[in-house]
Amino acid sequence: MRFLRAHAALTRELSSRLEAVHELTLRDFDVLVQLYYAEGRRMRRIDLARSVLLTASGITRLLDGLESSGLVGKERCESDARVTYAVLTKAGVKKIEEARDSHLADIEELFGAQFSPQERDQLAELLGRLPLAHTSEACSG
Amino acid sequence: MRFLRAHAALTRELSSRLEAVHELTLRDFDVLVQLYYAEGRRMRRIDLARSVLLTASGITRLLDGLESSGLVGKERCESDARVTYAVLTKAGVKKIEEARDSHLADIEELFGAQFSPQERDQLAELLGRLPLAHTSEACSG
DNA sequence: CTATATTGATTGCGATCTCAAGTATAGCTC
DNA sequence: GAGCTATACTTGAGATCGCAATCAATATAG
Repeated sequence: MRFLRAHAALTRELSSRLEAVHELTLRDFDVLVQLYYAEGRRMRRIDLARSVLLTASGITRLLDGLESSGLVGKERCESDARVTYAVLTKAGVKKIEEARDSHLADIEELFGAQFSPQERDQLAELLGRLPLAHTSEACSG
Repeated sequence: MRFLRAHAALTRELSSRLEAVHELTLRDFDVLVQLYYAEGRRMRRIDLARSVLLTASGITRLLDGLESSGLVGKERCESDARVTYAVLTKAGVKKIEEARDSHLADIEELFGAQFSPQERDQLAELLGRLPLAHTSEACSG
């Protein structure tokens, strides 16, 4: 129960702040961060989907938005014509570097401030035990 | 990060199991449980909405579904003509008593099994510290 | 080398949920 | 008791997301 409630309240607040200031959804941000820390700032769309726990169709639509905002671009794969890469554009890099600080501050305020450093570690460890279903653990959280 | 991922994976799996066996969403179940433990198995719709962190319109639509399935009924309030109560029907009580065991077993398997009793308490305590925004704490988790 | 299965990606459809607007009732102030 | 504000609820419009179907390209089997 607490888990569900905490998630609902937290994500709603975080997402609405992020949207108000940077016009990004929490998920948009999540996707941009994945790309930001990826090798060459690009990922196969399917891997991106798995790393943020979206379906393939979900990532297509989310990236549609980020592409039309110019934050992400497409790129063909030489060795496998099925795959397309999502690549962070210059504007995308800029965007995330702008948004990062305020978002981290929001997280700190709403989440981190409730816990001591030790408690954070413990919480992270406990949550990390939960099964992430069928997904590859591409998460660099 | 872990919090978001854990939530996404967990709720997806729990909800899909619940739907497969009992034709209930995780949220449906949540609402039914709130009613089940409420005084007279009825609640004002607005209080119900707040207790499960939905908006007023969200609860209207969710209850539409539960009403047409015959699990929940409407009832007028004598003292205030604005309010409507959501009341668990006989079928609703039966439904939740049927679904409860398998759902708790699912939770146990996917969530509880990862933790010792002490760790559960600690996790509950830590999560309980998170601010639930503007909501009244009607949660009897 | 051909048939079949698998994988990456997109699209139509339906479900869920929020926001904004609208209606009706209640309470408060003068 | 007239007017103003707040509350409970509903509805229309729009966003997001999953599922199933589909297509194209690749991998595997015989």
